[in-house]
Amino acid sequence: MDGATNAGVARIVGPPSMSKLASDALRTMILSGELRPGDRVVENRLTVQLGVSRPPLREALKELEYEGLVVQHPRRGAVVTPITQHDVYEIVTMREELETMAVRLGVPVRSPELLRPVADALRALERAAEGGDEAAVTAHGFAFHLAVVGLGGHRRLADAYRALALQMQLCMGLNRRARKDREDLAGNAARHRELLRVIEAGDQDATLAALAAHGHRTFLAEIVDGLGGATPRSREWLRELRENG
Amino acid sequence: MDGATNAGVARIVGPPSMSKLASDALRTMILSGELRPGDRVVENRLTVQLGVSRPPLREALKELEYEGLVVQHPRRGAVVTPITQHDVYEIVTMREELETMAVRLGVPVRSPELLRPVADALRALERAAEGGDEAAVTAHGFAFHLAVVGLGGHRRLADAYRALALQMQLCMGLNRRARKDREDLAGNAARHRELLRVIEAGDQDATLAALAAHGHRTFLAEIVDGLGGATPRSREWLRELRENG
DNA sequence: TCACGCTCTATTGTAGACAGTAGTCAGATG
DNA sequence: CATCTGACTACTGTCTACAATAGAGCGTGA
Repeated sequence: MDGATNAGVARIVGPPSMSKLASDALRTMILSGELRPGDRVVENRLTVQLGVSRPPLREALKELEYEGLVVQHPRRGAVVTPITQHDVYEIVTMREELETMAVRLGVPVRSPELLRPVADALRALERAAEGGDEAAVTAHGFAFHLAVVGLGGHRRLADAYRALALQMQLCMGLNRRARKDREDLAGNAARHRELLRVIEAGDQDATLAALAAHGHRTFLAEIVDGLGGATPRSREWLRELRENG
Repeated sequence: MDGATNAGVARIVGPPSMSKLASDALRTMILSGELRPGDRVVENRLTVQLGVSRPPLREALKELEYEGLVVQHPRRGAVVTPITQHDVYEIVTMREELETMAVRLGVPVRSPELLRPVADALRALERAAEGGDEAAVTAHGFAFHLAVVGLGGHRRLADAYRALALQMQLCMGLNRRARKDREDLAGNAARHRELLRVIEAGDQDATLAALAAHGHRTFLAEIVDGLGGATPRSREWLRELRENG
């Protein structure tokens, strides 16, 4: 989804590019929970912490802003995106919409080798599940879904999906402690394997159904309770979610 | 869709922020056709042209990159996004998808005053149509659709839609000369008025139908013919489009 | 005691300069 | 004559330094 497709030139050894290093480091800090939503992100502090100068750091911040992980207030600095209930509503609904669109576009998959990224992600996920590495399972789970979306052959769609997936991970970091789906690691892997199976079978409807069932609805309820920023819309959505799920 | 919603603080008089000035100027240059797809965007040249220094210009470029108007190759500079046939396919399909989602969310409109931005855009469009200002009609047309999408009350959706609308305008700049829908200015305004009417009536299905009929299918055919970069997917899409339209 | 204004500090926005890399063209060699 | 190698040029990536702004804290006056 990134530089590998640049003008058809496969860059094996890319220039490390301080900006990219900084943005990757920052992203990791945020998704790992080292920086929590609402925390201020002060430029000078991070420059000494990451060992880069301010210009590349500012570029990194701008990149994360477009990924939705930080927000920048004009003259008051940057903050890790504070997540409201309405934000969760937006992230989840749009993510579902895009994933659905991708499946409609891509699921009777055109050539079998396109499935390799999906299969690779699944293997990594299963390995992580066996090893009991919860964080890795989450990460590979997102990679799996991203790969599925990639089947649509729609770059803009995949990019938008990726940003939403990142924000979703940000949300999940909120209740890492409170989360108790640890027992579900094996089940998680199994659900993903089933998903790959129906995709391989070329059954679009079954894929959509599996995605709908496999959504993060269970964990959503836990997250949302601890959040403010509800809107009529988000409340309505949450109510429907609880009734139907 | 922008700073006006920042933390609930309405910034009346914003700091001009060289970056924003630069990005606005650049956007205008690109959408007006002064810079055409494929043109290199050299930083030093623009700094003297716009009168800003390189850091803010680089921020502006990054902003435009996330809007999809320029692409940056790692150590080789930026170019105005070259539009391929597949790009048009992506832009149009995703735009339709997002607009549909927004209408599903927003169209039995919750409170009448939400329609004001839509009505304002329509008035501006009609004025421009009467004046025969073709460019203004196009711009206000996009503003109208953006306002319609805003009815969904879904910020992330609206942001994504805005980026796609910009890219759409970039495409339209491609065949400004060849375009001969000038006679359609009044009809254009009429279609938008009809759209507002069904929205006001709260008829979701009629709104969706009006949007589907009102799409830019006619002009798309003209654009696409001059483009390379076709893919199996884009070819298929185009064929269906021509059969059904 | 409270409200208002001022100063001061922390932090961001911007500028200019330097270094390193990619692309290009000329020259030499087979 | 073709091809490879070398230096050159232009551009980007990065850094340090300066200017300007917003927020906090304190002092003064009513």
